[in-house]
Amino acid sequence: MLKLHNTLTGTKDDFVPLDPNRVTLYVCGPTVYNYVHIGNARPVVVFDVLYRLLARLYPEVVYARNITDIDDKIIKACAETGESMDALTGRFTTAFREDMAALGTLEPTITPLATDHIADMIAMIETLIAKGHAYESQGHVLFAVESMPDYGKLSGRNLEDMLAGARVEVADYKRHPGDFVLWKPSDADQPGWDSPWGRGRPGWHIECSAMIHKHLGDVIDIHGGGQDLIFPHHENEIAQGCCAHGTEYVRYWMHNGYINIDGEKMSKSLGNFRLVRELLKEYPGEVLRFALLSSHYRSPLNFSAELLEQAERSLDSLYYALLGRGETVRAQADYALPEDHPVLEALLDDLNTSEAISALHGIAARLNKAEPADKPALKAELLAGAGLLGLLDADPTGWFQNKKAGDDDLDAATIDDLVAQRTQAKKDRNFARADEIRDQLKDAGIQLEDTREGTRWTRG
RNA sequence: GGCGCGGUGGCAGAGUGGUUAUGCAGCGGACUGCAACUCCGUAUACGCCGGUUCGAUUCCGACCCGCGCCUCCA
Repeated sequence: MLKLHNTLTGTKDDFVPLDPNRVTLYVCGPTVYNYVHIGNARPVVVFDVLYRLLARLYPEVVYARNITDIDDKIIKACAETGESMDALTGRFTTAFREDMAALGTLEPTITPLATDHIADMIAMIETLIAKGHAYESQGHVLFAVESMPDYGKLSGRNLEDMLAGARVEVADYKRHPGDFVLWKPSDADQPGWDSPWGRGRPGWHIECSAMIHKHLGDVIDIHGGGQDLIFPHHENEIAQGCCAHGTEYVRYWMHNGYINIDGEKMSKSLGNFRLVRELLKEYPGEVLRFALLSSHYRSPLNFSAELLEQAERSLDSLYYALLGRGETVRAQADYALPEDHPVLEALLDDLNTSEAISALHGIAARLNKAEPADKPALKAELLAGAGLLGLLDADPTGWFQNKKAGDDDLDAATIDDLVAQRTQAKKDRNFARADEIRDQLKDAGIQLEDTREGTRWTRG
């Protein structure tokens, strides 16, 4: 039984899909006005693990992750670079896909673009107006929060509490200060679409509700995103989705914790972010992925060089187990992870990735000391368990030889040649020469290991 | 002011009303020409104060500290 922490109930609940033959998952994707930082990558990786898990448990999983390609931050970025909106959003959408692929994430089933769904948003806004939940005012269309009795149920706040906060934008076109924009007018130099309320553009929240309705249905099973989306974004999505279609909209809400730098939240607005693109120049994507999965998804994760070094060493030890001690072991081909496997059970418990990784180390330890006859099954078990987490997909030899390769490093042929010279020196019992070569390679960042089937080398 | 989260060994980080988390780093040993890898063994822990209990790191209460949200945000 899969258990998921549901923000709506505040508890870890049994996951029971609406339709066990077709599970629906929606995750808020990026606003494409910049390269994404590692904090943006966390939900993508976390929900990638959930997607892999659901795919194992149910016959069909429909996973949608949007691209927000119309937004005031995008308009601002275009003004700064002089690019057209299409060019800018296209460029960063491609970069996002590349970065996420480097982190070993699977493509969602559907990747809807906001600008492809303007008509759906307009239709939804019209429904909200018709049902008395929204109103037009000075070219804007606003959602009337007072029209929804349980507004605030996701974030656990009520309208009075919110007004006590200092940052509510009080605008004269709002009936209630908590009302939020569904549609706003565009100036002549701003991108806009014709609508019943004049030329304008959608508010932030409506795209997700409209795209969920179009692609996944009136009610979906799981909606995920970062904690900072709980309010206002997801609260307002609930308001739109529930009021427009008279349904519960989303059955399980999941939110990942933040990534911190020196104990402070990483965010674009604080400026303390690390771009995935930059990190990928220093670390293999799998190291970043492993680091993101090393703690529970709802806990804050302090991001540091130490974290990444530890992630890399942990991965090394798992890959060492796959590599073996020089012998060639082929993973058992027909292996299937049993239902009560520790890796699976850890993930079923609200995606306990730390415990799942711990279980992987347990398999690796058994593999390391297994009799040759038992190794194919254990190797298959390790690969299958890691596969649920999207890990250990690389060729083990390639992992060690390529992970830190830079342009000015020794190439493989040179290394192989030096290794051959050292092997000959060892054969001649000229250990001084052998050690000299080993030291020379060590200075170049290459470690040697003598196995019973010859010397192998690793980089980094 | 309102709402919420957290404090675990040198570091990272799970979990549990009683008995090993796990990884990295450390220490001792085996293996090795010497190493590396691996294996065997080993030390270091649950913020503070009360309460419940035979027993609390775990449950309850207070306190201290840190963090987040309160209409830009993953």
